[in-house]
Amino acid sequence: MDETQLLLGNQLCFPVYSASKLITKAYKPHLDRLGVTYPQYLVLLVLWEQDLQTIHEIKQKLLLDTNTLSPMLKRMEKMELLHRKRSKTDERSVIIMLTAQGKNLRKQALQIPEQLMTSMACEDMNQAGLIQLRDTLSVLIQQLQKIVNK
Amino acid sequence: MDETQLLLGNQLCFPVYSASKLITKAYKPHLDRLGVTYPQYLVLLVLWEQDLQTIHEIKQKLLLDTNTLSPMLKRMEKMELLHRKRSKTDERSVIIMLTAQGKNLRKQALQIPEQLMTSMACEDMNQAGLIQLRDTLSVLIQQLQKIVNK
DNA sequence: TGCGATTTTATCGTGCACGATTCAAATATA
DNA sequence: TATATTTGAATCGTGCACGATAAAATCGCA
Repeated sequence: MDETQLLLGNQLCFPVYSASKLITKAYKPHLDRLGVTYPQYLVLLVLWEQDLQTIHEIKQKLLLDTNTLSPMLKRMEKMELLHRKRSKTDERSVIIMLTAQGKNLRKQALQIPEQLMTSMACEDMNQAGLIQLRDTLSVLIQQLQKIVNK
Repeated sequence: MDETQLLLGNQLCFPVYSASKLITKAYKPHLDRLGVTYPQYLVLLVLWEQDLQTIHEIKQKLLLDTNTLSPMLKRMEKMELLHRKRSKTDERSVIIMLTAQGKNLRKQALQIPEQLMTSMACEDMNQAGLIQLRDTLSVLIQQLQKIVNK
């Protein structure tokens, strides 16, 4: 048995875990100006792309469960970013719809991705490298989803 | 302004965030056998590598703050995985020391990294690709730490 | 030596994550 | 039609994350 397998520096899980937390932290000053948290920002990205989606659809796209989304969407409703209403055709489903305020935040958010990409790039990692990293992670995610059989 | 910047599929942040959650989920069945959570496993990795470290040292290595580590280490003390004692030379510092049980868990953990690497690899992403991904993320983390000026 | 600044840890409050459970609506099946 | 199964949300409990604050010990420097 290879004893070096357990060294922190040899793990893949730790860089992914740390990078995720650090990216969230890097987003924070930008998202503070919008008054939303990072997971709330992800919900807005999904709704800006297409308004009027069920909780189930949002859940599929963000890989989040309803026990996370339900309370979060209620907080966002209280913040008057969105409305929640039962579907007419299927009373089980709840449809999420942006308010005018929720739609307006999009304008303020437009510059965030570019600012982040710029600040994350450096001499050892240009923007092309970041995009390649994104695509590499997407491949990993596909494989991980098979493992955890969602 | 490029309107496609806000599409979920164009973000780097989302794949990192999802990959992190999915990796944690992929570890769960293995860590359940050890009776620890994923962040607790990270603490054990650090302590297996070198026993008798202060909370400050663990904090530096895992990029976690004391408001996360303090309660977590107390839970792990209650689980009898480790002891906490004040440093003789600096009464501010708390030194963390593994119990026999905490040390013994290492044997059960030895095979976890290899099992995970095997299950994460696939035809579109071999183990060499995973290692390269790890190193790419490490570069990104260096840059992110500068941004969030820890 | 004395005292302000820094370091180290702990605590509090809020917001995710997520396993487990519950419930109602819709669908499948006998 | 009646019953069983599935589906979509919500709720509960536990454990992170983390900003803000506090408290004690140490350090730096006049």
